[in-house]
Amino acid sequence: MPNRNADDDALLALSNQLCFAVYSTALAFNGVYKPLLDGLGLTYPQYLVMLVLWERDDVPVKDIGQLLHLDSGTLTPLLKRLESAGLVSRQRSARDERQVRITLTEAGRALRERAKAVPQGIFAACGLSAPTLLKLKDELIALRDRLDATGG
Amino acid sequence: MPNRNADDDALLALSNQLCFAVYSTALAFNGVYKPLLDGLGLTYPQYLVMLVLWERDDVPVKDIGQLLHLDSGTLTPLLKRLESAGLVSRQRSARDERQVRITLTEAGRALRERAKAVPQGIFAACGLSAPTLLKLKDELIALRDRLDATGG
DNA sequence: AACAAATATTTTGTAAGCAATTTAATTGTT
DNA sequence: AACAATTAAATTGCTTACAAAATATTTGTT
Repeated sequence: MPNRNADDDALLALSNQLCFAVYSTALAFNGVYKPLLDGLGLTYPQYLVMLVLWERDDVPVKDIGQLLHLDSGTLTPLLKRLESAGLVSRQRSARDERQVRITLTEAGRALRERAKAVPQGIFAACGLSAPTLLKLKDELIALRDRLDATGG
Repeated sequence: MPNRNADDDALLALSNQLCFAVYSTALAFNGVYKPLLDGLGLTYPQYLVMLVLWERDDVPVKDIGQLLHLDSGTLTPLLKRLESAGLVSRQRSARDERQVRITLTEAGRALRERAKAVPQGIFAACGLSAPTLLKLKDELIALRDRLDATGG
């Protein structure tokens, strides 16, 4: 039996609390994005995929997965929904038929203009100065990468 | 048309990036918790409910929802799963029959001992000092509460 | 060329998460 | 007491998220 005292327990409880803070902040962010994205007909993960495509078009599913930390089991149905919405097209690569490459349709490209209003609403809702925001982001990314190195 | 320059856009993109940082860190945390919780037969949200009950038993669904920022549409099926697992019991309050109160079973109380190993694994995976961890947690909670004030 | 190993995506099954609706019980008002 | 308004849970429908298995293609080895 490891000898653990009250201080140890309090310390350990802290990591539980940090995780819950991240978890509930993610839910809260979703609550702010939702009304902004509803008008575009997008969910938040779909918006993330569109952000990727607006930066670099004609991307294999695998690359989207690496950028967003999502696997194909999540992306395949999501991309099919974007396809039925007329925003992207999915086609097997001729070079390597294992790959499916995602390209924007005209409607997908056009949506970018309407999506430009989204970050303004988010920035306002955060109520943080740019430096604070930047620092928090960097700390989270560093933490995430450590967690990924352990867990996935 | 608002006149927006490149600096504005970069600033606004930052809030998008902060949200993605939170989102992907939540996924990464889940990846670390999963192998630790698998042995207990719990998912992360189920673990959160058990943490609540280990602190204070005999809690209405509504209170659990407020503490965890989850609604009844999420909690009702989750609690039913905990009930079928034999960890909790659900019963209508006699005083107010609209309420369902959740109490731990003997097995639910017993699970607490085995769950004590979980936070150690999380703390190690975070790789952060206690003060850093505490500060990050507090900043996230503050951000979350601002977001909730806007969105939900 | 034959065939094993690796790779990319899809499919299946389970569990969140939330909006909107429904049901039932309680509270408030007249 | 009658009845509207509120409240607590449950239900329905849709969209993530991921593990595990299946399918198809490519690469590596002999």
